[in-house]
Amino acid sequence: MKKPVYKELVAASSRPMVLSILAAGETYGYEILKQVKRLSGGELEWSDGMIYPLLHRLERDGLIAGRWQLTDEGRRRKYYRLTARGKRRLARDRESWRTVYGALELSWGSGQA
Amino acid sequence: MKKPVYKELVAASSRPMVLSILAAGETYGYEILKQVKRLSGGELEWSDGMIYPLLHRLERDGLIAGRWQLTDEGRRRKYYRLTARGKRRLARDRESWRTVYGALELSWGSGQA
DNA sequence: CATATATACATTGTGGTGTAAGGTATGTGG
DNA sequence: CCACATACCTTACACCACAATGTATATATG
Repeated sequence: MKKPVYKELVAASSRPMVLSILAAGETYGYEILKQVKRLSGGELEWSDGMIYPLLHRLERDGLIAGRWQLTDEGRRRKYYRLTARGKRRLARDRESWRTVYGALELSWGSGQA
Repeated sequence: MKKPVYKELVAASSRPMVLSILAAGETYGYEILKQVKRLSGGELEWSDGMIYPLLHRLERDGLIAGRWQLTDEGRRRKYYRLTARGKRRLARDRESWRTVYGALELSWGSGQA
């Protein structure tokens, strides 16, 4: 079993990850957890203790908007969609990530080629 | 003036950045601040309020080792070098970054090509 | 029928970390 | 003189993932 990704990196990636998943279409918390796992080839496994507070913060900040929905089986789900503000934030986050990852790759290269 | 990189991303990148800079050779806190700025093309500007506690933590955890040195001008500096443990941690951090950045790029791609 | 597992949401307590702000001290240039 | 760069450090504050715990329903298993 591989060592899990350290939590500061999870914290840094959580918002852009959720925003870009929602950019592909409406979905809900539990499904996002599984989608993150798929996107990372099983290496990233977010806890449900972080996804729901995160979704609440993103909604509070107006980056996403949620609506409750009942499934045929009688289960309740809260579906979220990306807002216009969320799209702008996602674009900024991508820029930040490119900047930082670019600087890291530069420093890695000089370290041992 | 561009918006600064959000702090969770700074937090996630600080350790691997410092470790890989030290992988290139011994250096000290104030110089690391300027090196980070150079590596990012001026976009990343770390505060000195985060670099010194960070260096202390890394030293406490045995990832780096420091020694005091006096310059010719009479200024004191604390030079740090990477330890064997620090090298291993750096390798792990790089793996984590590749995993997370790879997942982000995947989600960005599916979002809007 | 009882139990376990998956689905689907949520909250609380704890520890770690950047930021803003402030502090100490020396050398250099106007 | 005064401002700035150099070079280190600390404290108060807010934020956030994680572990643990809780609620509830549907499905599969023995």
